[in-house]
Amino acid sequence: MSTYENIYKIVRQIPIGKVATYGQVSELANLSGKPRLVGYALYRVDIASDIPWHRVINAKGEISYSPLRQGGDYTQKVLLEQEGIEFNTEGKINLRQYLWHPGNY
DNA sequence: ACATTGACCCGTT
DNA sequence: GAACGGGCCAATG
Repeated sequence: MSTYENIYKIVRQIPIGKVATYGQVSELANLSGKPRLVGYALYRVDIASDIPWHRVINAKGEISYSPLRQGGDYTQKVLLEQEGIEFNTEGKINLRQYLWHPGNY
Protein backbone atom coordinates (compact mmCIF):
# COMPACT_ATOMS: atom_id res chain seq x y z
CA MET A 1 0.00 0.00 0.00
CA SER A 2 1.45 3.31 -1.01
CA THR A 3 1.82 6.22 1.33
CA TYR A 4 -0.81 8.22 -0.41
CA GLU A 5 -3.33 5.39 -0.45
CA ASN A 6 -2.95 5.34 3.31
CA ILE A 7 -3.85 8.99 3.46
CA TYR A 8 -6.82 8.56 1.20
CA LYS A 9 -8.07 5.75 3.39
CA ILE A 10 -8.06 8.01 6.43
CA VAL A 11 -9.70 10.89 4.66
CA ARG A 12 -12.51 8.63 3.56
CA GLN A 13 -13.24 7.89 7.21
CA ILE A 14 -14.03 11.47 8.11
CA PRO A 15 -17.73 11.54 8.93
CA ILE A 16 -20.14 13.91 7.27
CA GLY A 17 -20.46 17.19 9.09
CA LYS A 18 -17.00 16.93 10.62
CA VAL A 19 -13.59 18.14 9.52
CA ALA A 20 -10.04 17.03 10.19
CA THR A 21 -6.80 18.95 10.07
CA TYR A 22 -3.83 17.96 7.98
CA GLY A 23 -1.90 17.22 11.12
CA GLN A 24 -4.60 14.92 12.37
CA VAL A 25 -4.77 13.00 9.15
CA SER A 26 -1.01 12.69 9.05
CA GLU A 27 -0.97 11.10 12.48
CA LEU A 28 -3.77 8.70 11.69
CA ALA A 29 -1.95 7.70 8.54
CA ASN A 30 1.23 6.92 10.47
CA LEU A 31 2.86 10.02 9.09
CA SER A 32 3.21 11.89 12.33
CA GLY A 33 5.17 15.05 11.90
CA LYS A 34 4.77 15.11 8.16
CA PRO A 35 1.55 16.96 7.55
CA ARG A 36 2.77 18.31 4.26
CA LEU A 37 2.49 14.87 2.74
CA VAL A 38 -1.21 15.02 3.38
CA GLY A 39 -1.49 18.26 1.51
CA TYR A 40 0.60 16.89 -1.30
CA ALA A 41 -1.48 13.78 -1.49
CA LEU A 42 -4.71 15.72 -1.64
CA TYR A 43 -3.26 17.94 -4.30
CA ARG A 44 -3.02 14.87 -6.49
CA VAL A 45 -6.55 13.74 -5.79
CA ASP A 46 -9.04 14.49 -8.48
CA ILE A 47 -11.74 16.91 -7.42
CA ALA A 48 -14.39 14.49 -8.62
CA SER A 49 -13.02 11.47 -6.82
CA ASP A 50 -14.82 9.66 -4.02
CA ILE A 51 -12.45 11.12 -1.47
CA PRO A 52 -13.97 13.84 0.73
CA TRP A 53 -10.96 16.09 0.32
CA HIS A 54 -13.07 19.09 1.31
CA ARG A 55 -13.27 17.88 4.91
CA VAL A 56 -9.56 18.39 5.38
CA ILE A 57 -8.57 21.87 6.52
CA ASN A 58 -5.53 23.47 8.12
CA ALA A 59 -4.85 23.78 11.83
CA LYS A 60 -6.28 27.27 12.04
CA GLY A 61 -9.72 26.11 11.02
CA GLU A 62 -9.34 27.79 7.68
CA ILE A 63 -9.69 26.35 4.24
CA SER A 64 -6.48 25.98 2.33
CA TYR A 65 -7.08 27.05 -1.18
CA SER A 66 -5.00 25.57 -3.92
CA PRO A 67 -3.67 27.94 -6.54
CA LEU A 68 -4.56 25.34 -9.11
CA ARG A 69 -8.13 25.13 -7.93
CA GLN A 70 -8.55 28.84 -8.34
CA GLY A 71 -11.52 28.38 -10.61
CA GLY A 72 -13.49 26.54 -7.95
CA ASP A 73 -12.32 28.77 -5.17
CA TYR A 74 -15.17 28.23 -2.80
CA THR A 75 -16.16 24.83 -3.98
CA GLN A 76 -14.79 23.48 -0.74
CA LYS A 77 -16.68 26.00 1.35
CA VAL A 78 -19.93 25.22 -0.42
CA LEU A 79 -19.48 21.50 0.10
CA LEU A 80 -18.86 21.99 3.80
CA GLU A 81 -21.84 24.26 4.20
CA GLN A 82 -23.97 21.63 2.54
CA GLU A 83 -22.96 19.31 5.37
CA GLY A 84 -24.09 21.81 7.98
CA ILE A 85 -20.74 23.34 8.78
CA GLU A 86 -20.86 27.07 9.30
CA PHE A 87 -18.17 29.68 8.86
CA ASN A 88 -17.69 32.70 11.05
CA THR A 89 -17.20 36.22 9.82
CA GLU A 90 -13.52 35.59 9.25
CA GLY A 91 -14.28 32.61 7.08
CA LYS A 92 -13.05 30.21 9.70
CA ILE A 93 -14.60 27.08 11.14
CA ASN A 94 -15.18 26.59 14.85
CA LEU A 95 -12.91 23.62 15.36
CA ARG A 96 -14.25 22.93 18.86
CA GLN A 97 -17.56 22.19 17.29
CA TYR A 98 -16.69 20.57 14.00
CA LEU A 99 -13.31 18.91 14.49
CA TRP A 100 -13.46 15.17 14.05
CA HIS A 101 -12.61 13.18 17.17
CA PRO A 102 -11.70 9.79 15.74
CA GLY A 103 -13.26 7.03 17.76
CA ASN A 104 -10.83 4.36 16.64
CA TYR A 105 -12.46 1.54 18.56
C1' DA B 1 19.17 9.99 -11.14
C1' DC B 2 18.61 15.17 -10.17
C1' DA B 3 15.82 19.09 -9.39
C1' DT B 4 11.45 20.95 -8.71
C1' DT B 5 7.09 21.12 -6.64
C1' DG B 6 3.68 21.22 -3.41
C1' DA B 7 -3.89 22.00 0.15
C1' DC B 8 1.20 22.36 6.34
C1' DC B 9 2.58 22.54 11.56
C1' DC B 10 5.02 24.09 15.52
C1' DG B 11 8.18 26.51 18.58
C1' DT B 12 10.35 30.73 19.26
C1' DT B 13 10.71 35.75 18.89
C1' DG C 1 -1.68 37.55 19.03
C1' DA C 2 1.15 38.05 14.79
C1' DA C 3 5.26 37.07 12.23
C1' DC C 4 9.18 34.29 11.07
C1' DG C 5 11.85 30.24 10.03
C1' DG C 6 12.99 25.38 10.06
C1' DG C 7 11.67 20.64 9.14
C1' DC C 8 9.49 17.10 6.80
C1' DC C 9 8.99 13.44 2.43
C1' DA C 10 6.80 11.59 -1.95
C1' DA C 11 5.57 12.07 -6.70
C1' DT C 12 6.61 14.06 -11.21
C1' DG C 13 9.16 15.57 -15.50
